[in-house]
Amino acid sequence: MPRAGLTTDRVVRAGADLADEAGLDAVTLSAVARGFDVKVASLYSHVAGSADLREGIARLALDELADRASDALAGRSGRDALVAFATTYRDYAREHPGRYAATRIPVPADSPAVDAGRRHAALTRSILRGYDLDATASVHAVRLLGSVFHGFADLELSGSFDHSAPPADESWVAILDALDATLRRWPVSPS
Amino acid sequence: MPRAGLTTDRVVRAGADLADEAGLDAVTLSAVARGFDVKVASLYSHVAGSADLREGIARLALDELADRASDALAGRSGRDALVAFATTYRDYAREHPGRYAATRIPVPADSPAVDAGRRHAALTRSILRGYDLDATASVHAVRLLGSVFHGFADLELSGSFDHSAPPADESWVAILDALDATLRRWPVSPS
DNA sequence: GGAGTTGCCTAAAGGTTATAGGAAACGTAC
DNA sequence: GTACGTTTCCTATAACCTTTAGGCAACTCC
Repeated sequence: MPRAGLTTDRVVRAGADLADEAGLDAVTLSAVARGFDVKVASLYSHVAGSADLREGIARLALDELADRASDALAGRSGRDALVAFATTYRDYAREHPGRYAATRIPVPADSPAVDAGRRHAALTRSILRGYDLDATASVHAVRLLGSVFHGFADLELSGSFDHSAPPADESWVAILDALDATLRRWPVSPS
Repeated sequence: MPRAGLTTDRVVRAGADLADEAGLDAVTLSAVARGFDVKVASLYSHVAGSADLREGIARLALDELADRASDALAGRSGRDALVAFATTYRDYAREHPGRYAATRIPVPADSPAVDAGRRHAALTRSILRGYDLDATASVHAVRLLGSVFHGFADLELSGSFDHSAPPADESWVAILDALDATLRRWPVSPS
């Protein structure tokens, strides 16, 4: 009997594709094995189990997303960088909902996915170079940006914006304008 | 043999408690049945299955959260209302991580959980009465607030803020200040 | 207290995860 | 090209979770 040619990478990618098509919950070792026309036990040579597969998908997605964000940021600064970065996130989430969902599963502290997470933080920080923030304000701003990008993507994916006009695109532009203004005016003086 | 006294409500609440203690993934009918010292099949008289149980937890959490938010908003307006509402969300997420996670599971369009979702949107809109926004800007602002509250809670729960100073509390205050300023100045004029 | 309803049970079938151990395919060396 | 060692994939097995079907006992109501 010929070999199927499985590798860890191919198994993880198949899991990621399945997550995008059928949702992260549908990613089971059984389903992935069926996709390769292979028995379930065969996968255990390449991934340590169900949790390991998900962690692999999370890492793959974080890496892909960081690569895209890095490209988007090249040569841009200020508002341009903000919009390019944010839109990369949003587009990735819409294009790859399963992969994006995987980025939010908690991973053990020693996982390679943690490094990918740090890469994202560094990229977000680099946006702020176009604005005039001190170190403390930068951390707050990174957390604000992360919250907005992630929150918007998550709510949009779950359909929360589908039931009222105007379309999400318009809100997206308005929100990015507001964030740009906030960063330019930071720190904010209370009324 | 005496009866265990199960009801749909008690089963859903047990599931919600289990979600808070052990994570939403740990919420299985088997685990809930064990908690009641009852056979699994017995639960099917009270919930239609695993998905139905989760939907019930989602609805319970959305209702509880809307109740708290409604209390928090009573008698407040402007920045006070914004802070009270936002902090209610954040605190609920930290107090009940499993219930909070359940609020994000997609529910069918005919589910009672959809009504609870509408209640949340209405509450968020009521915050904006203290600011001077037109109808379109209000929708954008509701989406911005929802994104920030949800995104922050989600990132905080997943531990994203644990690995760098300053503590999340400080960022939370700074972010609410920024949101208040944004709402007061909306619409934002681009540079 | 008897009839009807409800609640919880046993039984059974199907799917997923995981481990152990074996056999065939592949790469390499001679 | 054949023999060796390694890797890949297999069969077999066991445990857990979900779901349905059908039955008996406990409650309720008259």
